[in-house]
Amino acid sequence: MKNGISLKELASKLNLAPSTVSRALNDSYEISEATKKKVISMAEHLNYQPNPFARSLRENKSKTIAVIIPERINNFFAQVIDGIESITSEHGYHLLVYSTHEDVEKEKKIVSLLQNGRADAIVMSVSSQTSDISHLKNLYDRGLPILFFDRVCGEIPTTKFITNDYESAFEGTRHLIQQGCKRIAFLMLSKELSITRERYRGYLDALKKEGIEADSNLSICCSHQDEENIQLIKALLQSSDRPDGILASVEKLALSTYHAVKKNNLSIPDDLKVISFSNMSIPNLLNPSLTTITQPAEAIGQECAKILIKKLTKPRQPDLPNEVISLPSQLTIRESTLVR
Amino acid sequence: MKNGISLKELASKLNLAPSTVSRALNDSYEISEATKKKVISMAEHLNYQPNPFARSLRENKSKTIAVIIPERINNFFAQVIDGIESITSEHGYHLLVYSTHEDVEKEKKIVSLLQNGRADAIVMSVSSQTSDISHLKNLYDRGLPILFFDRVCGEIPTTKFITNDYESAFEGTRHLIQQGCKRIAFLMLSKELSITRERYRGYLDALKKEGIEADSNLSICCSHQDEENIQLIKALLQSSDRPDGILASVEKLALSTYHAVKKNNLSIPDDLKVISFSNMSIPNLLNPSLTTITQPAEAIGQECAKILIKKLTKPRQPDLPNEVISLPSQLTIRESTLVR
DNA sequence: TTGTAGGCGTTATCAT
DNA sequence: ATGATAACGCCTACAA
Repeated sequence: MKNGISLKELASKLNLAPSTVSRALNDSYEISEATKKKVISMAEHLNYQPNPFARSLRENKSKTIAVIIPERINNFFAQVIDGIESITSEHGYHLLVYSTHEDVEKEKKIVSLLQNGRADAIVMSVSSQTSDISHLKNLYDRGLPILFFDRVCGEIPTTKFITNDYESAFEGTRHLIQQGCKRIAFLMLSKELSITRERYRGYLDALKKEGIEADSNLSICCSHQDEENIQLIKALLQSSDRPDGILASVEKLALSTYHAVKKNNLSIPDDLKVISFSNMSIPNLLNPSLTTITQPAEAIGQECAKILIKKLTKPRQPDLPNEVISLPSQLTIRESTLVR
Repeated sequence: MKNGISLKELASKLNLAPSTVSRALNDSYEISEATKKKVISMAEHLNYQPNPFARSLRENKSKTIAVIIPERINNFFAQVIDGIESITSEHGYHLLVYSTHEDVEKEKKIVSLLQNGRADAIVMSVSSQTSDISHLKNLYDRGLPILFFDRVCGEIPTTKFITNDYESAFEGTRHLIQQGCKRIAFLMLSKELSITRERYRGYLDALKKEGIEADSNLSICCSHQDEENIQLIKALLQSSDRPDGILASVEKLALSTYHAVKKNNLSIPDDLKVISFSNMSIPNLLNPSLTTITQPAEAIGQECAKILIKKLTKPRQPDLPNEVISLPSQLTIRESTLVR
């Protein structure tokens, strides 16, 4: 395929030096209004498009941001990316999007592909398998701006955007207790994840505060195989001292719970109340409708992007500060936790 | 941020000429095994990473594919991208992902950003607003390989991947009729879309074949504002000659139907049977579970990617052939269309 | 088999 | 205000 016209060609059409044309197009101050106009109109006429790679090579920046997420088929991550894009596209940045599929090895490969300057920065949420973080440290040490959201990596001193995981889990658990639950199970994806730890803390503290003893048999570590999880939860619900409430730290585990309950001939909320962190679009079309803790996903994406754009576009910005910024989630009570 | 070491630096560490090092790393035949090994081991030791922009500039290809979709918060598109990525990543390609948010103007902007070679090819599904296609024609005329999936653009002579829209809609409609529906409504996003036209044809032909007269009042063109659609469908369901069956050509319209039904105190499937094209992960957790026509989304993505990779990696490939390739959808009957 | 040199398309520096 | 030149990092004729 033939790319468009080059700066040099454009210059020769105008009988000008390439540098002059460049200045005109880049709105330099050392250029006459007259030639600037001439150049711009000719550039438009010939539909001149600067070659991004020549520019990247010259300026050592790519105008590209890499986004790494654990999975695409997940509204939360899709919303975050929408949020990021809404800001970055305004500033002429492009988004390379990678999914790790919850696989650390894939994550490492992706990260290593980004060591060569292809992206000016990285926004990511780590995979549930990620415990060794040397690959991320590596990137950080090279000076590439990294920014975490949701599933953050505490060991890397950079900016992280999360929701109020602890408080939300605390409130969610308290809500279950207020609805009469005595034995509340906590479903998690992986013990390594930052969100697991914080949400679990909130869960434990709520139990404690309400004088309920935590039962370690009710802390369930699931896999990312839905079928396995359904079996696991089904077994849990068949045990003699089965839980009467469930806090799912991620959406898919709530859905697996619904499936497991169906197979067990139990009833939500009569036999089991369920609350979940979830950004699904139709919690109210489930049967019963699902009580959710919804993260401000799009806002998280936007905030990530804003801070990044500032860092990337303003001259001599300091490194991204090592801080955790929390945007509050929203608890919406629906039928799955109601007494009837 | 400091990028890694350059080829030139690597060469000087080895007391070799840059060209020699380049040859060693690119596995040229005109190089001795000995130096090749030396170079490679040193390159690994120093973690040499070629600068992608220098390479792109030199070779006039970016190793990047742009994917343009109408929305991210949609399992179908997420699955397609997963499918694309599964193939392209194996070949060292990166994915720039753009969402038009169903907005032609955004689509035009995105497309114009891709005129400068930033991507080696485009895989896209057009926005529901797209009727003027000059921006796409433009791209095509520049010789940039474009490939459409799902919502294709017939006017552009290139390869398109779709599902068997006509047949699926035909079967879906017939299924509704077999379940006793006499007045079946067809919900669409936009009359312009290729998928709308094909699915509508299938719907009409099924009616005809079963001897049911089509009623133009039952062809409902919705917007992409969920709330509006719910109102629209609610009104439809309140009319005296309301439909007793609905074929939703896209998932979100089935969901709006569920919402509308809830507000109307009607019952699915007793008062209204619903079938929908949908790739949602939990059709069986809806109340009632939703009868779906599910597209082979991931396979579509993979096929797109395969044909593209072939085109991009093999020397002097012909243009992408002007053909429509159809992968069959799957009809899964659930409660929303059952007689009880 | 290895080295030298030129150019991909920009932009910044220096000279005019 | 404009032009000439060099450089970003890589690859590939061409020369040795």
